[in-house]
Amino acid sequence: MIDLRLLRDEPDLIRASQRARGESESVVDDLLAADERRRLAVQAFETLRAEQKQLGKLMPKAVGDEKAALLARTRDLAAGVKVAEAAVHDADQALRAAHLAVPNVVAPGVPAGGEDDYVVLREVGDKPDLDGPRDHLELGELLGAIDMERGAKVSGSRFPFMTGVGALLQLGLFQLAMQEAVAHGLIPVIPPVLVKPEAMEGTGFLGAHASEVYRLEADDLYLVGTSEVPLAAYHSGEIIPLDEPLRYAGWSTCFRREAGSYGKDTRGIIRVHQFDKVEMFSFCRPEDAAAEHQRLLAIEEGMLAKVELPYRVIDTAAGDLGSSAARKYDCEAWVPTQGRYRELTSTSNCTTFQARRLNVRYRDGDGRTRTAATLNGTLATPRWLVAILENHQQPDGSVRVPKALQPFVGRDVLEPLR
RNA sequence: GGAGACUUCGCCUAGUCUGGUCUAUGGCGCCGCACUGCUAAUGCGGUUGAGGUUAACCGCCUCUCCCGGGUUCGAAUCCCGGAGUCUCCGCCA
Repeated sequence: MIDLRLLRDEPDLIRASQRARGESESVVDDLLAADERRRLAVQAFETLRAEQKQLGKLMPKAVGDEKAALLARTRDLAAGVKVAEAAVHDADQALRAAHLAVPNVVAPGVPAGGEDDYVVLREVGDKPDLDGPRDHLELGELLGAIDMERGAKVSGSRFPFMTGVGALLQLGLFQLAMQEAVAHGLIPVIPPVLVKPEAMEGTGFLGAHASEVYRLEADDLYLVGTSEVPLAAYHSGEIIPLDEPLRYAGWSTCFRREAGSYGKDTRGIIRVHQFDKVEMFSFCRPEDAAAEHQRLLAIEEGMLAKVELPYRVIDTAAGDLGSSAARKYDCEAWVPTQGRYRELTSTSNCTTFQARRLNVRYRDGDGRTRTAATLNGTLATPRWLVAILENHQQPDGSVRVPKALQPFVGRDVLEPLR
């Protein structure tokens, strides 16, 4: 949710942000109107309520006719208060709905436009010179690392079994990611992957992403699509110390229905219903958020360097930002058989947007409580295996394990077990 | 799955049976001031959070006793639903 004070003071800023995203400006005016209506309703209710309380104080001492008259008046008042209270309730709901409809304010400097209007910040590393490279699935099957067919038999499409050296490689990658995270001062976390509706809604995933989410009807719980959800909700409703940013690294399984992606990335493990992910998550003061964003990006790039992948960094255009994000950087690794870069990491600065909904605050130097800023960023997913397999493949179908990964994988070359 | 106890303004706690004087008691902690030439001790004052009014402040008002409803002129207190914590029973890969 955006800051209502900012909206009142500078509505044009929000309108400009909506234009940059290519989204409707009318939601801004709807929100302004809803805010105005709510304040009027609140004032009407409070006036009546104050009068009711005044009269209520006289009640215990009143006797006889005086008491009867008082009772008659307060009875009327009570009815009026009830009506006014209901009006406030309705106005609150309307305000909340209008509030949720407005995405975060785009940060200054974000390129305007849609998906293809990103700006490439840099390209790093050398693309491998491969003669007739095999794609990750062919390599995965050759190595006994990925079993899509049996996954489909047991669970359906987009549910791979990771097997043999594939399982070892994934575990090694994740272990490296967690060690890197700890080295950078992040607190490792293994969160629950089933969460209550509040956590899901608080992180904004029941809005545009609702159809992407698995839900357990019998228990009214949701399967998270990223550990961002439990990590963000971790401090919900709390006032936390933020003299230093609070940083976490969550390792969790993620579940996505991939409802809108039929026919997209159907081959291999690029896009699956269930995968593990190491996700970084920071809480910090709003004024530190931009620096924290760079920090998360730097950790991601450090990790990409450790696994020796060629990649580029893009500054995502406004129209391609999630509704919570004010700015987003993606690291995309080179995928030889696709001849293009594919997203491996994504780090978003959500400023106070997410924390306002989740009510995460800190105490400022002057003793006042303020809404925190939140940021998130990817540190490892199975999609990284796609890039690692393809970029480090050898002519014989084996795969070189990057040096930094070797201790965690337990070997320097991937070959079929046995 | 069943039964019971509990949840109060940072922490602990009084109040709930018997609705109004609860503008929620006391202790601890924290902040400020005074005093003692340091520290400590002592005294005084302050200390939940949110919203509205205001250019802002002061002040005033409203809401907030786990959450949501209800009863009532009036709810921390009574009723219903939910969440969480603990205890016991049952079941269990």
